[in-house]
Amino acid sequence: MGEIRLSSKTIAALAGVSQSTVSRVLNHHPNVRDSTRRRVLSVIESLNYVPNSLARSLVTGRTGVIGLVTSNIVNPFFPEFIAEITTIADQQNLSVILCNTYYDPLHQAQYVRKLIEHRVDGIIFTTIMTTDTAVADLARKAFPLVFVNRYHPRVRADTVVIDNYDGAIKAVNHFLDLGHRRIAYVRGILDSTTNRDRERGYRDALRQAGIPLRRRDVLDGDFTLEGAYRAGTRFAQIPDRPTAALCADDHTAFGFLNALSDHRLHVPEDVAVIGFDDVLQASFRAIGLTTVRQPVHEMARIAMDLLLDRIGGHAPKDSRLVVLPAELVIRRTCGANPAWPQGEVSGTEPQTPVVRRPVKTPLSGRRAS
Amino acid sequence: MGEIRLSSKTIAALAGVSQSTVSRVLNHHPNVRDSTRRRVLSVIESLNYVPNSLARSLVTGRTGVIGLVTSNIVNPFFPEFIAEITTIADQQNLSVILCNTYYDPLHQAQYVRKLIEHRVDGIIFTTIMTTDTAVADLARKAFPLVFVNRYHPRVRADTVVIDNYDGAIKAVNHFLDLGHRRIAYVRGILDSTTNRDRERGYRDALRQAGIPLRRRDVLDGDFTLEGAYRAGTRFAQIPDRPTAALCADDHTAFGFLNALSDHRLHVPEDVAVIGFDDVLQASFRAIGLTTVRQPVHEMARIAMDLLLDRIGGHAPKDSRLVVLPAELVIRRTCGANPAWPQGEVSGTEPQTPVVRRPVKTPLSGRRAS
DNA sequence: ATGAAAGCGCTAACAT
DNA sequence: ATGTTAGCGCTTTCAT
Repeated sequence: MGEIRLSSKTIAALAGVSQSTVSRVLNHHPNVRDSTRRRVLSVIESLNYVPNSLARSLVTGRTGVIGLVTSNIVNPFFPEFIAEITTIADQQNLSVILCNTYYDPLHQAQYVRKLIEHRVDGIIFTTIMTTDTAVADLARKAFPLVFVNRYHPRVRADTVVIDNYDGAIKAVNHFLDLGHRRIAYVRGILDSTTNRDRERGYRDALRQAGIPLRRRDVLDGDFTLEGAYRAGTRFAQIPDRPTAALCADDHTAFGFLNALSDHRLHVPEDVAVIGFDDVLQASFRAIGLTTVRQPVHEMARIAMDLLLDRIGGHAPKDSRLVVLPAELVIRRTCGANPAWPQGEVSGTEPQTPVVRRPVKTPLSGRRAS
Repeated sequence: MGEIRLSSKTIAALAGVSQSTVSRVLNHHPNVRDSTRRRVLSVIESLNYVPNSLARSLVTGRTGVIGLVTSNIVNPFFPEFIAEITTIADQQNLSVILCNTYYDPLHQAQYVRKLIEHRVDGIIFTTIMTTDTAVADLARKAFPLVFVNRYHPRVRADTVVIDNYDGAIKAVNHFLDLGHRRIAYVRGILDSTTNRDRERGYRDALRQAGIPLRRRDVLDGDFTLEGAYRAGTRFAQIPDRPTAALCADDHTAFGFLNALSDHRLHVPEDVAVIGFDDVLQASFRAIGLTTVRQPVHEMARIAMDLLLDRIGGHAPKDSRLVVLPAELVIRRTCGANPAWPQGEVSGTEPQTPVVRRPVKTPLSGRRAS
């Protein structure tokens, strides 16, 4: 569509009007006679002319593009989040440039730079490596940005997260209620508040229960299937191994479960497992992962609200922090849900529907644009 | 980074040179004295100046942005594909605008229009709704685009797919070898060559085996978990139901498996299941889905090669078609792999590694830019 | 209601 | 090696 080098000038010439009139028609200005508007539009149609948003942005200072920075799109949490973001962006007539950093600070810095080159209107970070200072620079300059899922310990900017600390406490308490006394934790990337808050909750919950923390029970992971698999292998080799394991996220839990399976450990009989996120796959009947839910759709919605507010200049000067409650979704891998059959691939009873009540936030109902 | 309204003009003034010299420094032109280069660079550094790619693109005619059109990013096939595309794009200094159509022709048309407004250098389509004519328009104008995973039946453009027809035949033959005589097919979106070719292979394989095709054994689906779940429910209610089911893709298989589980049908004892794609989750021990593999990474790589060739003008005038062989990966759900335990959640033996031999293509080794 | 002209921030001849 | 100039394709005053 749009022959090469086709500009509003050409349209203007063919319609017998000035370039500014074409611009007015394109931007739905009121002061255009109806007959001229129709004439211009017909020329546009017949030539399949599509205006050049680069030129427009150059003068308006807005591109209609936002950046979305993720760490590992293969982790199913991110696609679910991205799906919601792109849907909202679409409704707001925004385009989304996707940046996948693979947790690499260098990549992240390069991506951020590229986004700025493209003069995006704002950026959503679902991940931040704090060793890269580019993000801090942006925040200092009041560039519109929001943190989701993670935040930056030293950078103040609009943020939406769940109460990860409390989520971990709930998970560990659930294990304790079921009688577990040795509980492992499988870590994610250490330079992430997501992991930090969850790990802290895990430690505090154990402490509160008067259970001594054993070093070997905290296993290194990196939010990848492979890292989690290695953790599972190490776990299986602990002589008097724990009877339960809290994983830094669902993706980690999946890799961990694979390893347990390969080492002839049965779930939940030999080991109970809980994850974080509640991605789609957690509710697959063959998996039935007990997990601390992150309300992705809601988080995405709030994140976009925050960002659009910033972009529109409607936001307060101070940064806003939205913390959603953490909810434990009980399924098969903790052994506490009778609706999920134990030790079988196929279920014998339909899954109990998980109630997902909407959570009210200080932002609900607000909308930029 | 980069104070608001900061341009190369300002840099020039502060460095005591002309704007063109700044431009030369930025573009690594050879004809710049080393002392001036350093002077300019130091001003750039100290002000944290980032050039405006909109202005640059306006004159160069290149944006360094490509469009990536997917149908449903929640289907794990797409993230795996996107991950590879963004990685390569990154290496080539390209940015990626992501468009998720949800199989909606209207959305697709709007997205394409937006991509053109942004003057992207090229577009990769992993999905196409043929009822939308925007894509056909682009192809007619020799706009750089490539089809992956699906192609367009009436539009000629560079394409990379696996031999879906053959893949389906292999899958059905595998069922036949295992003694199955009633084999169902769970469809995807009908307006997709992916589904069409697979369904045709299914029908032809049955015909060749002299097995009559029963209408009720072909179940409607739509490449979503929900659609597949409904298909599974209908399947479970067929009085003398088939003993095997070929699903249009892995995502469909997962939804189908969930339904089977809820209807107390065991896999593979009661029903054998095969999918298409070989996404990460297919190899989860708790799932062990037998499937026809799509070499996503290779497909992404070739697709980018094709697109970069087009963008660079190095491509032949005729469109190129790359068809990769379809490979059946045998796991648990077909009941033919002794390494996968039957009827248990946890495996008792490590999975047999799946050999993934590289496939030679007419394009291997080529590279644009 | 419409046109003329300036300018957004850059690159690319063309000079010197 | 560097500066001058003319656009790229729009929007936006300012006239009329």
